[in-house]
Amino acid sequence: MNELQKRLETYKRLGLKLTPQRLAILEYLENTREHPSAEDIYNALKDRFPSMSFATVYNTLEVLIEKGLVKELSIDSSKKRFDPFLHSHHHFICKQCGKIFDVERNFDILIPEELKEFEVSDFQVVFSGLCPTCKKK
Amino acid sequence: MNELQKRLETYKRLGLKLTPQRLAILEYLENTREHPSAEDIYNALKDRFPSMSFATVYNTLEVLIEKGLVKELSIDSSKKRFDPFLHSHHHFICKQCGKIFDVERNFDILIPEELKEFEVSDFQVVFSGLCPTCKKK
DNA sequence: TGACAAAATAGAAAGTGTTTTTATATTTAA
DNA sequence: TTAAATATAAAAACACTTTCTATTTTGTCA
Ligand SMILES: [Mn+2]
Ligand SMILES: [Mn+2]
Ligand SMILES: [Zn+2]
Ligand SMILES: [Zn+2]
Repeated sequence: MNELQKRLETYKRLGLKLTPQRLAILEYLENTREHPSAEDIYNALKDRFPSMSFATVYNTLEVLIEKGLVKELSIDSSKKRFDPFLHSHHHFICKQCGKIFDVERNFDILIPEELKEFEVSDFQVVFSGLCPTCKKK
Repeated sequence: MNELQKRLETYKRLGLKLTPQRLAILEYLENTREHPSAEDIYNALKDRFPSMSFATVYNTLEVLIEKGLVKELSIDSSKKRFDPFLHSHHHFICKQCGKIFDVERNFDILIPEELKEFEVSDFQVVFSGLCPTCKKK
């Protein structure tokens, strides 16, 4: 089963209609580790879909998030970034260029005592500093 | 030395001009653990300064961040939140009500091997789930 | 296949939070 | 007290996101 067939399956399974725009958005997300913003996605696809609108990108992201296929990152305070990799992982953000990198290492963090009244469902470690490229300058 | 005098000192030391608006912003920040947004600050002060503008709030926050007296949090993707507590600490954000709580416990996280080409200057642990109030509902 | 209902699209407008601009006012140092 | 430097309010501009609506596309079923 090839990649396209998988995407077809994915949308069908979720009861979503198949549209070329949706398939392209999922394809783009699956093939990037760049944690793109909505605009990045729009720009990447506008050659193939010259009439594509931002509303479609945002709508599609909304349903993908709702269905749990994409996660929204709040690491960059200027805009939302999207991550199609659902496995537990963490991130590094470069203070200079803003790029976000995956950190795959697992951390054994035990829920601190002070949160015992809370219902903790998740945690994220966000490292920051300079990426290799910005470090050299 | 009282609180006001300390704030006077603080601004003087940084070479910033003393204005009632600035003093009030610093006072508000020093007395809250709510991680307020710019609008929260504005709302908290508009009774005392009915003519206060958003620009003043944003300008003041900008210089305070520049001078290292306040940290900007990127935990809430819908708006920036501000934290005047500079000591190393972490956070919990409630997925329901959006409130941000401090987590004072220290975590011994060693910089993972995969970041050895990076210059890591900081890390933040962000827990998420439900706060005690939202948990009960 | 063709017709229909439901859902998605493009494009524009509106909504939010943030930043910039400008004329005026205040602060500080001389 | 005066002058220069800086901060202010108010409005406009801006960037990102959401909403609206007319039109098109999709999936279903005859
Ligand atoms: Mn990731
Ligand atoms: Mn805090
Ligand atoms: Zn970088
Ligand atoms: Zn809550």
